[in-house]
Amino acid sequence: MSTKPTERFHPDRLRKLEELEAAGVDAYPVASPEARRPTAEVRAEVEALDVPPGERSEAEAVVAGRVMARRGFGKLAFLDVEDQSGRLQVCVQKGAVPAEDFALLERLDLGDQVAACGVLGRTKVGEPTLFATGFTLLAKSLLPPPEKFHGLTDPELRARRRYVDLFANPEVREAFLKRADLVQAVRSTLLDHRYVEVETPVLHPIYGGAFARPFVTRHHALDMELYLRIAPELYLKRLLVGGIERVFEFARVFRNEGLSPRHNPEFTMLEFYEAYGDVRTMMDRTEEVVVAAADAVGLERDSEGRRVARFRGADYVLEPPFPRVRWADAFRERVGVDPTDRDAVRPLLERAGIEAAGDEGLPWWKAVNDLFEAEVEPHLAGPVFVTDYPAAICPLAKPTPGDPTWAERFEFFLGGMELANAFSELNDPRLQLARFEEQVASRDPEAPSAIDWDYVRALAYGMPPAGGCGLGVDRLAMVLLGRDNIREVLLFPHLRPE
RNA sequence: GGGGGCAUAACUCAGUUGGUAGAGUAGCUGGCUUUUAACCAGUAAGUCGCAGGUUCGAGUCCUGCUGCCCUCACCA
Repeated sequence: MSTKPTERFHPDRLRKLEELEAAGVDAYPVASPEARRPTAEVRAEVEALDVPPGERSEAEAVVAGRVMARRGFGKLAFLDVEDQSGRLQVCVQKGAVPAEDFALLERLDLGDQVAACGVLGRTKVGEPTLFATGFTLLAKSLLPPPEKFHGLTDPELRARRRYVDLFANPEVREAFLKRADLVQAVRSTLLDHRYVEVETPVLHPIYGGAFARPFVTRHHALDMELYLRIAPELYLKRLLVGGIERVFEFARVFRNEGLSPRHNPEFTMLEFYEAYGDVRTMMDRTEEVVVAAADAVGLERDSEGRRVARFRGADYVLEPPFPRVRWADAFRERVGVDPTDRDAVRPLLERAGIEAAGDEGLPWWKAVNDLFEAEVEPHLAGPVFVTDYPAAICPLAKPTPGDPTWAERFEFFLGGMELANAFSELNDPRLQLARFEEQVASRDPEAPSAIDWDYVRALAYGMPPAGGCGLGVDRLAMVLLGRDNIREVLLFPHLRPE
């Protein structure tokens, strides 16, 4: 916390608190919420009562919330009381409330939590209002809220003090509530398909399921290093072996890499697996999940009734089926040569400054894929499924039947970002072991440091053919909520220590 | 890590060619029984991010540092 004394506790507010307590007021009482109703509900009731301006009904209500604005007139004050549902004006009049309740106004500050009971009506100008017959303090605020018109705008402060951002900027609260709706809609979609939601370990003895540098931690009692998971994939597929046929997890994963408007060291990945399905099943599911998420956040529609996401100044139409293009075709169209034509590709790698180690296997295809990412991906606005990736860079995917150069995989692009990645899951334990050995031999710091023998053993017991998909929930929320920066969809994004 | 930008009151922001630090909101004092960015009068509030330098004089110019934002690199 800042060393500025005024930031610890505001002196004027502290003084008022002490004066209140000297007068016998409990500034932090225990609440008894039975009768309390959301302000939006009470406001709606006033509308329904059809009270003329300047009149009061006989209906009574109790509300509670934070004082967001105050307009005082000596013997009368209007307070805007805000709770999660919205705002309601409360009118506190001398004589209408007990004298000690009215006296609270003198030591009331913006930001204080209060409760009021009274009768419902409208003021002369028609504003729905609770005319208080009782008024109490629920919690004294010792720091001033941000300026009431502009709110809190500094992006760092907004993220550091999200609790302030949330109450001072209604559209921020709205965005995070919509994100919650989005997650719930995705969950419902999978549950409707008889998927089972599970939780798998976050601490992994061997990291795998993705290429990424891990965070390392230490278990003292076992005297061993553990890694925070970079993906839940290998555990979820063990469950397929165990006979849980449709399984998903909203997995917080951790990648020890740089921060950017699209990257946070910890983020939420939805992974879902379906036995007796394949990569095409996953395309159907992905379309369904994206549409459900879009509807959950109330995505706008164009004149033809199509769902349209506005993101970074561009429009994205989200109506299945989403376009699909083969990786090799996208490569050929953009780069001008066939990706399997080594002699044609090699000079292009050199020109792009990509080091092409060897001329086959993982290192070669990783280099070619680097070229794909540099030349092709920036043009993949989406929504689009890119399919049939080089098998060498897909160690967990099943090769295309009859053509082992390619793998049964797609990546889904939307808003210029990679949003999802799916395979027909590799279930041949011999081939899986060979792929692991190739990865470990590559000595790539992002590749696993050791072979996950237990995973190979699980496959050896027989894993049903299956489709699997990993989807970046934060990025989906970015596109659907029109937020440019991943920080805007994370309640508490990673920040340097204050 | 490279490049560019920003840092002034609790909050949102001005600050001219280098010449005594400004406004609105919030606060404080007083007034007001129908306002809703309430209003009226008065008042207090700043180590101009930090450290150096140039200068008679620096919020302003220069250098370094710190933090943040954008961008490139990185990130399957």
